[in-house]
Amino acid sequence: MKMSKMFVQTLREFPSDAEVISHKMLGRAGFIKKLAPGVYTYQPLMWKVLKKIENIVREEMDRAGAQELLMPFVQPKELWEESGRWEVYGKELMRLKDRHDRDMCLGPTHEEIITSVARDGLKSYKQLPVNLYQIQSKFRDEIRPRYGLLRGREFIMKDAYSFDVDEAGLDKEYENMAQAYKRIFERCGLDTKMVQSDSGAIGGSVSHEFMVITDTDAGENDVFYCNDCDYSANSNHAVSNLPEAVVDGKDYFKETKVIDTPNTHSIEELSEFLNIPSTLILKSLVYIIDKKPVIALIRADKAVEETKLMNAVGGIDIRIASSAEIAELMAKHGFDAVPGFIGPMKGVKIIADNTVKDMKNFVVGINQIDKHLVGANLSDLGVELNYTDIRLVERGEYCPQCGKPLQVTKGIEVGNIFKLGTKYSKPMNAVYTDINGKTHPYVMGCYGIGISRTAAAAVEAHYDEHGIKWPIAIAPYHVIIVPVNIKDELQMKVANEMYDALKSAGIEVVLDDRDERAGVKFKDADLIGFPYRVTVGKTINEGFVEFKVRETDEQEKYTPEEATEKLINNIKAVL
RNA sequence: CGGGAUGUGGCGCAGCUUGGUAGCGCACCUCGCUUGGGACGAGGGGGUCGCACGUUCAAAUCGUGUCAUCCCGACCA
Repeated sequence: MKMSKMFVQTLREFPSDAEVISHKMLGRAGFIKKLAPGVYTYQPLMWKVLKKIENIVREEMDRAGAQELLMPFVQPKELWEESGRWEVYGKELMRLKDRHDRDMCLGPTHEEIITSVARDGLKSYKQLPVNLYQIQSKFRDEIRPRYGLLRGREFIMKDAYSFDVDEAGLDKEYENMAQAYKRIFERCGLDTKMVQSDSGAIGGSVSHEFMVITDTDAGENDVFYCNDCDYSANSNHAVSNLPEAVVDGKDYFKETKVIDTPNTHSIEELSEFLNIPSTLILKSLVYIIDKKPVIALIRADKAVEETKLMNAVGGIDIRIASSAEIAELMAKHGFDAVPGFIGPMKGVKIIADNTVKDMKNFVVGINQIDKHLVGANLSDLGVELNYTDIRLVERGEYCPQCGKPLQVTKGIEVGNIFKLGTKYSKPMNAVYTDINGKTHPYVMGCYGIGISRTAAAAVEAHYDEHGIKWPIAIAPYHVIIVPVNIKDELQMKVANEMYDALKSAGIEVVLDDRDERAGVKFKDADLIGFPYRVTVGKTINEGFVEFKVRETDEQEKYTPEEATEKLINNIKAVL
């Protein structure tokens, strides 16, 4: 490729709307162009990167025994009604109508479609197991797209779905995919951590995410992990052992009684007012889960993990209740409390965290303004409690497996694997016939990789102040040859010879034949992130070219022949 | 959905307070000069100032509305 003809516009400045490194770099270096919020054009350089990631994914998926297909992007409502998700998916599902006024949607994921494809094609146990995958654009109408390709609305995803006769088969395929994923990200030049995670709106029981660990702001997930054993989990799923805490307030409260606690609207104010540790307060939070109020109870020094709470009631949408909603709830049950004085009440769904179980002689709100019950015990609450884990793990807590301190870091989720079980096959009546002629729903798994997000994560992990440092395996080109002065015949002759030699050896090479000053060419080469740069300048008069490694900044002189050979060897070794 | 801000050529911005018919840097075209880390000089092309309505002799500028974009929040009582 000749640089003078390459379709790319590098900018002097970072795009003004970019916040994170990958967005800034990809925008400035001319890889992406925004068309609408969360919707980007992949310019030729970007598309080359994406195709490389796709091909690595393809090779490893095929090697793992999966088969590629391509399903429709626009999907009919009927299938989504079969699974029940047309009602529950929410606004992220981009809905539209065709000219006949039929409801359609843009595919945010393809469980419904693949399940319908499978049930038409997989009738017998003899055909199983099967793993089908596709690489395609997805559309999710995110509340707030941001961070460029890291959280776009339209993005490229590889999604795979496995079909087995039983759980044992699924377990095997799950492990098979986990191994394939490790190879994929390794080949892409990314360090990833496989962490336990919540299975979210996709549903199912067990799931893991593959996280690129990053110290940049772009990591949207908190990952807790243990240095002493193999425990690691997304914060939405992490569990922990707690340090010792005061949970019995007998030294503070001799009797059980209602006392005045004026203006204690927060746990902090209340614990200060009563002069007690917050571990002696039972915190009551009102959430709206799938439009219904739920009261969450937890020891007041700890926070609720909303995903866990949502799962505890089997919901798919959760948010904290507004003041108005709380007022409405109070009125309905004959109370008038405001936040700060809320407590458990009859007639409302209550979920209690495990931390509540051991509390004795504690303080709790009783739905009356400026009053709390002190020296209370669980039997005083007047409601039956079921305990579960809805607590957010925090820094300073201990590993649930080995008891050592947990570490926390930020991570970018680039892949995930789920055990779906029969969540979709059952309601959609997707069954096979076993050896005895009986039918059973398939036992399914699903496995996703964000292709475009992986590319952005690679930038987050590999850059410096001058630009991107693409890992060789996914770099748009391997080498750029920079003749310093294109009017110098010798320089151009050598540059052209190397260019031809590298090209015929299968190396992807760019010749910067623009009539620009050397500085401009160097800046662009760094910004775009070519793994190798060969400069043909004055030193060619002594027979040498300059060879520079983007990743390490190493710089050496070689004859053109040596440089060519070294490039071919280095690059072939990685591919 | 709430709060804040911003819409002026491909990109980054000024002009708006105090209305007079649009400007700067980068990018682009031509010529010259230059060629090892984003040179310089001269000339040139490109914009219904987000959109609509209004005020006015006159609106990028003032008013009303609207659309769009960005940021923060949607957080623990």
